[in-house]
Amino acid sequence: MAIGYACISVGLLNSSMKKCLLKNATDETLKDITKNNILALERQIDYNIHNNIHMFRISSDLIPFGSSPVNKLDWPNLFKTELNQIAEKIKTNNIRVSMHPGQYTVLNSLNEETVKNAIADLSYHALVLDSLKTDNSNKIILHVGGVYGDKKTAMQRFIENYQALAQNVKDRLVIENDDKSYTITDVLSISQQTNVPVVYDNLHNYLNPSSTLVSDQYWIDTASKTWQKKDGKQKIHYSQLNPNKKSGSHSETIMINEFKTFYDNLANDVDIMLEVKDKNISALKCINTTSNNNLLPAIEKEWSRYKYLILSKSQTAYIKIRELLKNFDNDKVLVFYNTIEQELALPEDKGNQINAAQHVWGYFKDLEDDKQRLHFVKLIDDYLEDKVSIKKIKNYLYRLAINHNNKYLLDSYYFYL
DNA sequence: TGACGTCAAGATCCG
DNA sequence: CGGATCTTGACGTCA
Repeated sequence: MAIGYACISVGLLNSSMKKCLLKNATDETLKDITKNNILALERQIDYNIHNNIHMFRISSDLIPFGSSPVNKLDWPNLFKTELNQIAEKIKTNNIRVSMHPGQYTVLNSLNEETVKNAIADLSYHALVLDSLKTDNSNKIILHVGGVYGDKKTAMQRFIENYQALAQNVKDRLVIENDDKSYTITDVLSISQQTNVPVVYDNLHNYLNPSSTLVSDQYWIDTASKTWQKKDGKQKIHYSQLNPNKKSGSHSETIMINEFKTFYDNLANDVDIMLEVKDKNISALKCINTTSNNNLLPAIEKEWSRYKYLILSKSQTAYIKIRELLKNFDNDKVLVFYNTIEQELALPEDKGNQINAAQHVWGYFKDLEDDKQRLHFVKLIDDYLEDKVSIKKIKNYLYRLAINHNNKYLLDSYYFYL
């Protein structure tokens, strides 16, 4: 059972994917961006290895215009060395990767050109996974597409176009129920006719339920039968609804108690891809909460990342968690994360924010000159007078952490949440 | 024709 | 001029 996250590693320096506009897409620019992105991917893989995260979705933005004729670069060969190095890390550390083309890749479109683009896009995604020398259990997850007023025919068109795909794409393709059109029943029916494995998405099923109203576990068990040995372990998508938004957007973070209940009800051995705004931060929360290892080292590492954030909310909570860690055992992991979730939900309090900012500033006050010391004092004054936001102070401290290459602070969620 | 979703690039505004 | 904030882009479907 692995738990993973998608595309972005929050708080990891130099790990974001660069893009360019179509009008700037010269060979030179595309090459620069590709190099940047492959190195960024390597940093993400390294991060996952160091943090015991064994499942990861690679961003479709890895190769700019990767499926467009605009990009004529032979990138698999140009960056062979770099790709091989990443491939080796993925393999030796047993990381399961995947990719997920967006909602604009529509294999069953009525528009011939759109279908052609979708096929090219799927080939691009397969080429990335092939270039990383991953086996066929490393999947490409796709939605079925549009309905066009006639779902039956649209599903049939999906099946026909799927049959015509290149073998290396077919070997990796997996289909997922979506939040608007294709329910889990629809997707399972396509799977019956094609043997394509099915990823069950709990939130999509909540928003776009199948007419048969049964539990998540029922659908997970049913979907499990679509996964063959060559496909690897069954995968599911798990997310929670953002309570502050009208639409079906994903939550900022995974609320751990709700996840734990879901997890404890699972009867199948599945790999879980989380879809959530805070990405790796929630992945670590879920991994630690469901692990049987001795958790103390992992939780101490987590505490080092959360501590200034908690201090910026409440000194009492900060002391309480420190006490909890003094006599820590695995049974206390939920209390640890519950306390953190509770504290992070508190409204901004200036006194606590300044206290935390002073603590972080403490790393630099003897390293900086009078000019910087005055600047910090002025920032605090301005913050007290509502002239600047706490974000401005955090950004200033973040720049100092970068300038002094303070690795401990750079890992801190204080700057990112 | 605009909403939908995503996130960085690009554009603009501010002190 | 650096920094913060707003808009655009690239994609296809649907109301």
